[in-house]
Amino acid sequence: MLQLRDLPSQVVLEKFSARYPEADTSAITSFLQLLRVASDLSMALDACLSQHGLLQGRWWVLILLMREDNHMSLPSVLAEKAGVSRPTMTGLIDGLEREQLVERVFDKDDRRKVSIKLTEQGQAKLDQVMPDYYSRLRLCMAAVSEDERSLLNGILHKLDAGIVAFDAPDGAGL
Amino acid sequence: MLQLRDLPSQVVLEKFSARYPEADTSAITSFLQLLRVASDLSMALDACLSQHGLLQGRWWVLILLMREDNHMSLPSVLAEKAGVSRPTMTGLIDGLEREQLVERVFDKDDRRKVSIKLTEQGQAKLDQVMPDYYSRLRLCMAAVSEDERSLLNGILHKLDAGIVAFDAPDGAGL
DNA sequence: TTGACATGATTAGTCGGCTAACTATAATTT
DNA sequence: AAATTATAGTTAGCCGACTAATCATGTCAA
Repeated sequence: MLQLRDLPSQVVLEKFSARYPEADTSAITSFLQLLRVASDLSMALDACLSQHGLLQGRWWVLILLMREDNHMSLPSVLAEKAGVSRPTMTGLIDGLEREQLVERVFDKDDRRKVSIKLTEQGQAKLDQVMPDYYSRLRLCMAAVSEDERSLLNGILHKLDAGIVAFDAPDGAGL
Repeated sequence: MLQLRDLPSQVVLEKFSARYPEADTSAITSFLQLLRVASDLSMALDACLSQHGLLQGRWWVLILLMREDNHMSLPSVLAEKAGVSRPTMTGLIDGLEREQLVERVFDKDDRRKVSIKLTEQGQAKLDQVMPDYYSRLRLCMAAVSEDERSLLNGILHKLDAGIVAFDAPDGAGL
């Protein structure tokens, strides 16, 4: 994602908004800072996971499986929930199966389907990773109060709703 | 980046925090929502830029050049400011030069150096893209008040400061 | 029942990012 | 002055994501 190190200074913002009157400087600042902090958080998460030999994609698969009562799901469902394409999910499952963290269980009734099952070792891996991840996240967020978290969620929700406007400005038929 | 579609439900959060007492459910919720909204925004930005035949990386290079008074900079400086590796910057410049949006200017004094210069066509491209981008962003952020933007910036700043804790929990010598 | 379509997973091939290694040039040290 | 080290940019090769196409299987309708 975006990992622009060099956010625009006040001088730069003025220079650009002089040339482009559409510019909303406080919107630009918040937008860029949001993307940058999110990118930094994502990289910190990567660093944490890599200490356990995991990447985000594979980690999410393990978590999604653990969420299920029977610790099983289908590749297509996992792809949907993880927000990756189905071929990508095939690759993630290949890697996890190689490390014996999940296993493929072939469906007797519909031979097109393959259930993915979290193994004992997969659960053990999560039991290593999750406490570490949760501890770090707790520390990282410690300075943000509960009120601020609620406020943040509300703002993020508004932004989320605003994305449709980003995709299609003024509702133009683009 | 993270584009998890399926954020944890209340039930899932309780299930996980029962097994992992380190979990701070409100921290988890805010963290995941932040990453997801940022990812969605980044994809919306990609969609906007692609309508102008650009990708984020190349677009940033054009912007960074426009920020300079003489519309010039060095590949290594651009890489630093854009937050990509130098080989990646070489590739970005290759592409932009192919489309004649920038040009390489070889340094007479230090023959190792190559200045990258925004061309007229590069400026023209920005003059197409930036008003569109700024208009969309303005709409997207319209529902977020100035006060909320300030608040958001403050929270993001705290989060940014907290990332060091994510990298090295309790200051352990990891 | 069989031909057309739908569905689930995978393979093939592309793309943009990265690290490590390389070339050329400059600066520094002895 | 020569040898060493540092710096700037690039090349080579890898990795994880994607799309498009493929294979196998199941479903539905004529």
